[in-house]
Amino acid sequence: MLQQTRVDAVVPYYERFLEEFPDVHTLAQASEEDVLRLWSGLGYYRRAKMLHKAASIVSEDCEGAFPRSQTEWQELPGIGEYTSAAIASIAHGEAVGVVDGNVRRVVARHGALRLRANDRKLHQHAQNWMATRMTELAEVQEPGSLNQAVMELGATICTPANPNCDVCPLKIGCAAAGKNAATFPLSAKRAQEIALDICFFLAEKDGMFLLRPCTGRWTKGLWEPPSLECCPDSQLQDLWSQSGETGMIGSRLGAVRHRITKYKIHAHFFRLEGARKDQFVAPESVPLSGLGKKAIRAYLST
DNA sequence: CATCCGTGGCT
DNA sequence: TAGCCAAGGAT
Repeated sequence: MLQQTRVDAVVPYYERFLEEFPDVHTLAQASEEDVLRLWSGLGYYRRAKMLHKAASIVSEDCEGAFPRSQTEWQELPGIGEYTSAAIASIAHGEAVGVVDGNVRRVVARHGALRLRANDRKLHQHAQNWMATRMTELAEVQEPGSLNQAVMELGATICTPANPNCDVCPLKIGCAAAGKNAATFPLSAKRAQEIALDICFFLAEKDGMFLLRPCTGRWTKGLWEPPSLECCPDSQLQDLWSQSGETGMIGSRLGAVRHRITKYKIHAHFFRLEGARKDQFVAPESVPLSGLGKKAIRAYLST
């Protein structure tokens, strides 16, 4: 859950998740839909699918026995270089360094490395740096604590925008401390942005909404209200009817901005009247996409 | 190795 | 507001 996601955002999901799936066997036996429903709103839904798959592997193929080394952990789906190192060092005391965004930033500043945040060379530098620290501190018997200390330093003191060099335990020896620390690392190059307007249509009856499974490669398994790429409002009804849909497009319910990687989505919400009722489902009974959740919220708040 | 995946908080 | 980015991984 913590992959690319802040602790504050994770905690409530984590608690609900463990309440529902208290052990690996329970998670393995759950349906993917149930797992996704508890993940709905957290984002990066592939993580949930891969965690579910990993639970099946541990539960069924390994009879509930978890891996014991970074190498073994990394064989599980969704467990990559960072997560396997974090688990192996923190849970098993393996002397392997973790490299995440925090560590890369700390290392870039410490060496005043003029590299981009997503440059593989910076990642390599950070790995070497952590390996050296791990060797120097060999008498410290908790490799996980070293790893967590550097990540925590990046999260609380060596922060992206306003680093607090005055209180930093690494200011001695840091090439950027108190000078230009905030300019490291150089900002990542970003893909060309693409603006997209999407209209969502909300039909509701007795708390049930018209919701359908998403068909996109990345959103499969999630549900949303039906939508169209936007056109002028005056043509919406024609386009809707021509696509074989039933119902009349009604009043506008508002709009939200949503960013997914390079896509800047402007989502518009409309009421839909008189749609066929056979596809109406209770929104809490299916895993909603992020935009689907916002759409329902927009409807309920008007 | 570039690109894909979500969401929320901060500036 | 718009931009930036976060305890990444798979393809």
